Amino acid sequence: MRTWTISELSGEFGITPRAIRFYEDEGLIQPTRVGQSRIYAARDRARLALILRGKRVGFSLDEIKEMLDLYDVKDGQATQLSYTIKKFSQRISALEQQRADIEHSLEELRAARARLEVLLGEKQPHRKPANDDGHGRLIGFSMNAAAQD
Amino acid sequence: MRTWTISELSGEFGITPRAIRFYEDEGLIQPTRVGQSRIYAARDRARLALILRGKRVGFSLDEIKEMLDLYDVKDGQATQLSYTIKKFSQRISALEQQRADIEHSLEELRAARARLEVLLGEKQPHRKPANDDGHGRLIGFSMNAAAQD
DNA sequence: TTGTGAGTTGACGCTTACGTCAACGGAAGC
DNA sequence: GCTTCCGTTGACGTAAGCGTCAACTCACAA
Repeated sequence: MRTWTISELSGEFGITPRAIRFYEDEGLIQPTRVGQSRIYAARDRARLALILRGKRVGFSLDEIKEMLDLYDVKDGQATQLSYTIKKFSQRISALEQQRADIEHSLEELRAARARLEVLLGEKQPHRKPANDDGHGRLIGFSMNAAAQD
Repeated sequence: MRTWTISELSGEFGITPRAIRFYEDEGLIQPTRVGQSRIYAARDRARLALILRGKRVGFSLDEIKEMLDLYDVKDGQATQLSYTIKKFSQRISALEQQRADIEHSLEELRAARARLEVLLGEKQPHRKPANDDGHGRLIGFSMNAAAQD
């Protein structure tokens, strides 16, 4: 079974060894040791990938640790199980909310970009001026951004 | 045209006045003053909504400020315009990546939850034990999480 | 034997995004 | 005139997530 060194993993994932050690300090991974050097198994590598993705979607290291721990539940009582299920459901809801936020943001950014491209197209070929008095705001803030989200 | 006080906005958006003042210090909003008190117009309120949504999708305040400034582009040169368009495109790509991350995470969380619910269903009615030796890991980390994302 | 390169453990530093006082300023009600 | 709000400006404190040394170990090649 293949293993990895800390610099191999830091190279592969584009992070520093310091960061990887920090995740260990915080209890998110537990590599084995050979002498004093850390050795990472496939499980550790997979956890690292989960950590980084968790970070990309905005979870804190504490939250990620909790989720990783939840994955490790073995012979829990029924109460433990339903707690775990509840926690997962909460994370799912949070992510769904976030996905909605992202879609709203994408819409706005795309609309703004489209308008800018129109402006650029008008300026590029023959210097035909845009319908812009040079003072007004290009894009007003409509209230839809402030609407209940 | 309606205006708001700082406590009205902090109440509406569920943040503290301190946070709102902080955004002002950082140049993200510029409310007018009456005496020494801040008065917020619809534009400021809309900006605040954008700020909060930006935060929810993981942008830093600096990034949000840059985007808000880009929205305010007026009579830029063509070069300025294409720079702005480029910036917007970058944000759009980043958000699309993030949405993909979120969808992966959602899949995994839902799958994990489903398995837990099966376990719970087996324990609940008649104490029929799950196919768990009590020592093994409930959910192994397969390598798909580490695959190129 | 002496580097050289990769790894390790502290320990302190730094940035972001505010929280938390303290001290003060007007307006409003009694 | 006094209190009670609501607001203000510093100023310092804090948590998260590492960055950045310094000082050391160990294996291995020259």
